[in-house]
Amino acid sequence: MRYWLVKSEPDVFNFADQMALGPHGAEWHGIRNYQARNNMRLMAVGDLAFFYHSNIGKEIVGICEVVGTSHPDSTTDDPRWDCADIRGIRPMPVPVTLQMCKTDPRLSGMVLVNNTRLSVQPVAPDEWAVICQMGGLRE
DNA sequence: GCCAACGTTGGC
DNA sequence: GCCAACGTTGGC
Repeated sequence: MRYWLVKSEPDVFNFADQMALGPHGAEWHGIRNYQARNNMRLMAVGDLAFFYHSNIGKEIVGICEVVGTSHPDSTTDDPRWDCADIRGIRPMPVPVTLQMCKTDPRLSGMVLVNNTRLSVQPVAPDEWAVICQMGGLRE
């Protein structure tokens, strides 16, 4: 069981859009970066992921669950690109901002803080717990 | 809108 | 295989 963080620009696809897809979710398509793709290939059903709004908001706004493992990206014929399937689970009671993550010394090693450009990234279990707490969730 | 930090492409 | 040029992401 792993933890992840996925980024989306909320004016293109936000967490409400993700929740609106329902319990079966949808593929997390459009990823054209090897590192991000490799992370998606590691996703297992039942893994959890934070949903992060990049550019606008710059905050973790919800929690998702992996419901399907890696398969070819339906939005391209290029065989290099795969994606996993994801559904929305619940919004964060309190969005956790990038600023909060940068400020908290317990999160100083987070990929979100140190590698701004990676759009699908792993989250360490202790980081997951800290952010859930900050976001008003008991986890 | 700018630009830093990366990633990718393609010539050699 | 190196590296310059270019493209993209995403914070500010």
